[in-house]
Formats: sequence, structure tokens, C-alpha cells
Amino acid sequence: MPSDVTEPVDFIREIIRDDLQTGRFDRVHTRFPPEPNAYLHIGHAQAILLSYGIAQEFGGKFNLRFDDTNPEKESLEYVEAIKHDARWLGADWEDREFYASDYFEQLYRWAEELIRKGVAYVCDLSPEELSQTRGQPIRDGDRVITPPGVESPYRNRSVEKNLDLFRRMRAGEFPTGAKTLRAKIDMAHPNLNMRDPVMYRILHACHHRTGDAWCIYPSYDWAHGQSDSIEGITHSICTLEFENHRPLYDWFLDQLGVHHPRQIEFARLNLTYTMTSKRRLLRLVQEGHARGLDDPRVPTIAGIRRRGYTPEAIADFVRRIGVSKSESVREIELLEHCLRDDLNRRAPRRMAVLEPLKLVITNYPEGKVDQFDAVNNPEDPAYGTRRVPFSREIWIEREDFMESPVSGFFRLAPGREVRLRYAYLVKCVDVVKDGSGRVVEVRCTYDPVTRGGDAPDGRKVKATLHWVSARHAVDGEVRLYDRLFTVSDPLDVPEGEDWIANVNPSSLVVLTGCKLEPSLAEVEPGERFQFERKGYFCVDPDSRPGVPVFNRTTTLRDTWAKVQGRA
RNA sequence: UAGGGCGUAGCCAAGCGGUAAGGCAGCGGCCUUUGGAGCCGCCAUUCGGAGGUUCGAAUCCUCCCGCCCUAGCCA
Repeated sequence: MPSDVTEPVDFIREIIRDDLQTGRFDRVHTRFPPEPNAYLHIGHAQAILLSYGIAQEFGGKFNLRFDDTNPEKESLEYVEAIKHDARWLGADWEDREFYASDYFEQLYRWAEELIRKGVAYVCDLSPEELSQTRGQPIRDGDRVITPPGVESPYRNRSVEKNLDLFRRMRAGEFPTGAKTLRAKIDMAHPNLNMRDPVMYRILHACHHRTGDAWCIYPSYDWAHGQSDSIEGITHSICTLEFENHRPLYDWFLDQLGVHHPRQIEFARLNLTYTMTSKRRLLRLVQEGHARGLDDPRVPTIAGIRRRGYTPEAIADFVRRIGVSKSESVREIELLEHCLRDDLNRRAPRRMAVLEPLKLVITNYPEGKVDQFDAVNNPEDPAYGTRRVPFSREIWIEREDFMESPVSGFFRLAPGREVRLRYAYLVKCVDVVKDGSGRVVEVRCTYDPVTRGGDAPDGRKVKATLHWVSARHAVDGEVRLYDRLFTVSDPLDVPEGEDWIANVNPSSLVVLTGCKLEPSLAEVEPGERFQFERKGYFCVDPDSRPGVPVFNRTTTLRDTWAKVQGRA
């Protein structure tokens, strides 16, 4: 992380600093509370790193807590995946891995307490009835009116009756959905969340942690704030949509008279060319636009990791975007900038020819092999050098040769001299074509005195090409990824049309028979490299011995491509 | 409609009554054995709009406009 940038002081850190100063809290304890019902995505990364980072900065603690209050949607598989991803991102919750389900008994006792206080009651209304009596908006001509809610006929049952019914709910005497426990607050409250919200519902379902111990489950609203309280959380950082719920959480905590964390809401992360909705991601996979939820094009943490992104780049990105309450869409270019910034400093360089074209050096002795020292990372001498073999026949990138060069193209062309990186200056003297007129071989002469790449007479060339010796090359597969969508807002479609139309048909191009320098023969999944002049690449788990598979993480900034794009 | 929230450059974002930071993107140039990296320069007379207070307003007040959230026994 660049040390020349001072840490941003956002409104959240300001509030916390204030709380510490005024004595509202004398310590900082945050948490990340995912529901184990999906994989983490880039948006979660910000939430985790924000809460974890704040705990670190203030010398406090950070918890991981699974809000597992809905057994129908949650599973152990997601728990494990989330832990893995959160750890990969760099978060450390030490031994503080918690579950809302750990608190079911306590939550139950507190519910009875509220019943005894006369501020909670068992209600027999059906979901439809409940929704109608909560005060649904009514259209009145061209206006819409939100009427006050209607009190449930069961609202004034006695404490004894409520206690008895609630205990029988727990005992399993009633079918799923038959009754709820509701907080008795105010059916006319302008905040709909305060209109006697549901605290418990009956759900005869097996929970991934508590099994069949329960058939009533706390609602998120009832479980969440108390879970934070139990854990001694001081600052509950969450996204904007929970702002409306804060008064309810406050109400529960005050009724119970327990430790009262402060909730602070921020705007969730949105990224251009990206969507994170679980439902839509699943559809992309089901319809074959992505190969799985860990496809390198998908913005899940698993996908991003497989693509070759580094946790450091993500952390840098999160730090740079900061936090605010205004809903915004970040440009993916900033994330890519952070990625390149990190990879440029850390990725070892290699030469790889993705779309090979044979180049024969006619005056180079058959059978002779030169060895050149190549720099592993010009940004850091500590990476050292490696030997790269050179011989009479080499592969160069097909796009580095043009038989009739357009203006602005200064790579190889008939009669032109270019440098082969670390090797020699070569001049194109002939072109060999097949029957259809396609160039299949370029013939050059080399200048032996330019060994290493510099001409003693001081003459300059305008281009340096990467290359791989043909007889030493390793064959590999390279998967070229591009944005999954062709437009910055994937959901922006004409009225009545399907957003699937925005999927980029060429978001994946698979190249086989790529020619890699010999040092790339033995690589481990997850290893990252810069292929000089082509971009950053990461070894995919699909690699097999002798046949490495690389994912293109991102291209290098390419001014030539930009010039071409303008033409 | 009610309640809650948000409007500063193409995208973000600092700013907290004293005269618009910074990043990304873009555009020029330098340098270069990666058309990479790096370096230099340019990029808001104005802060959603209109009034008002003030010597002075993006900052304070009033009104207006726009966008988002909630109206699950999801989280």
C-alpha cells in the first residue's frame, strides 16, 4: 500500500473518534454479519475490509458472525466458502467466529421478557392479513396515501395467554406460518418497521447448526441488534437499507435495557459493467454465459481470485473509494488501476506468444542456441534474472507483423528492423505465404554485433518484440477474459427487453497452442505473471502437468490499442 | 403519499462561514530494450435550483426540484 497517501478520514471514522472522545464508548468492536446463503462478492469485500480495517486502526476487535436465522436458505457450504473468502481478503477474527443461532435460547428468553412486559404478543393473522393491516399505500386519484395500520384483533391478549401460546409455538403445537410473535409498538407509526413487527415465525425446518431443536425462528430484525449487543459490538456498520430499521433495533435494545451498539449506515458498492445479485448471477451460469459462480468473469470473491486479482489490490481499491452515504456507481477502471498498480510491482515478467507467427533468422546458424539473461521484474531488482534460450526459429506475436504497415504502426514489416527483447536486432527480408495468401512465416537476418539488443553504431529501432524460441517453447492454453457486459449498466435495457442482451458475446476467448518460454513449464495454480507487452496472467486450477492454463487477469494499458480505436 | 436518506467535474470524493483538496478516466508532452512502468502539464469562476442572512456562503435559514430506501412471517 502506498505510504505517501494519508488514510482517509470518512464520516464513520469521524463518528467513532467522537464516540471515543465523548466517552460514549471506551473501545471499538466491529463485526461482519453475513447470512450464509450465498457466496461473497466484491460488494461484501468493502463491508468486510471497512469493519475489519476500522477495528485495526482503533486497536479494537473484529468478529465474524453468521446471521443464520433462516434455515430454508442457509447451509454449511456457504459458511465454509464465506470464511475462506473473508480470510483470503485479509480479515482476521481470531477465535471470534459466532452465529446468531448460538443466541437462539437467549433470544427466546428475551422474547418472553417482552411478553411479560406487555410489549409483545402472539398474533394469529395470516401473512396476507398482516400485510393488509400494516397500512399499505392506497392510490387516491393521482395521489398515493399511506394510511395508518390497523391493530390486530389479537393485540390485547393477556400476558398469560401470550406466554402460553408462545411456549406452545416453541413446543411445536402449531403448523408453519400459523402464528407469529409480534412486538407491540404503534400501528400508526410513520416508520412501517415500527408497526408491530414480527419477532418470531413458526417454521418447521431443519437448521444447519441447530438441527430440529427449534421450530420457531427469530426474524432478522429481532435477532440482529441483540446479537450485536451480546457480542459487545460498539459500532454496527451496515448498508443504507437498514437505516429504516435502526429505530426498531433501538427500541428492542432499550426495552431490554442491554448493551446498545451504535449502528452506522453507508452506501453499498456498485461497480460499472458488473452485477452482484445472486439471482442474476445464477441465471448467467444457468444459461451458460459464465461457467460457474467462480468463473473469472463473475464478481464473486471466488471468481475474482481465480481471475488473478490480489487481495492487496482490492484493499487498496476499498481504501481509495472510501465510504459515504450517497449512492454511487464506481467505475471499474479504478479497480483495474489498483490491480495493475499492485501487479506491476509484484508480478514476475515472462515472455509468452499468444498468437504465434514463425520467424526464421536466415543467417543464424542451425543448431546454435544463445542464452540471454532476462530481468524478472524491472520494478524490483530483488526478483533477479533468468536465462532464456534463443535459436534460429522463434515465435513472435502475429499482430507484431504487418505486411503493409499502417501509419503509426512501428513494429515489424518488410525491410524494417526491430529489437527482439534481450536478444538481437533483426531485419525482415522476406515473407512466406500459404496458398490463400496468409503470412505463415517471416524471414529475417540478425546483426550479430547487436547481441543483447543494442547496436554499437548507435542506431535506434522503434519497437521491441517479445518472442519464444520455437524448439524450447512450452505449449499452453490461455483464456482471454473481457468484461461480461458490453454496457456500463448491465440492467439498462429498453422497456420490456431482457438484460441478457447486454452480455458480451466475446467475454471469453480461449487460445490453445500458445508458446510459452521454458520457465513456464512448471507453475502452480494461483501463480501470477506479467507476460511482457500482453498483460497479467494467473495460473488456473484447470492446469495439468505439462499443459499450463492461464487466465488473463487484465491487459497492460495499451496506447496502441487506444490509437487504433480512435482511427 | 408517509417516514428515512442523498444531490460538489465524465465517475468517485474532500470540504464543517474566509474565497473549490485528491484519485480514476480523458487530453498534451518527456522518457523508455514492455506502445508497460515512470515523470511533467492541462482538466469546476462554481457546488441540484431560487430566494435570504452575512463584509464574506458549497458550508447557515426558507422554499422548490431530482434520485434512492421501506410497506416479507427475507436478510
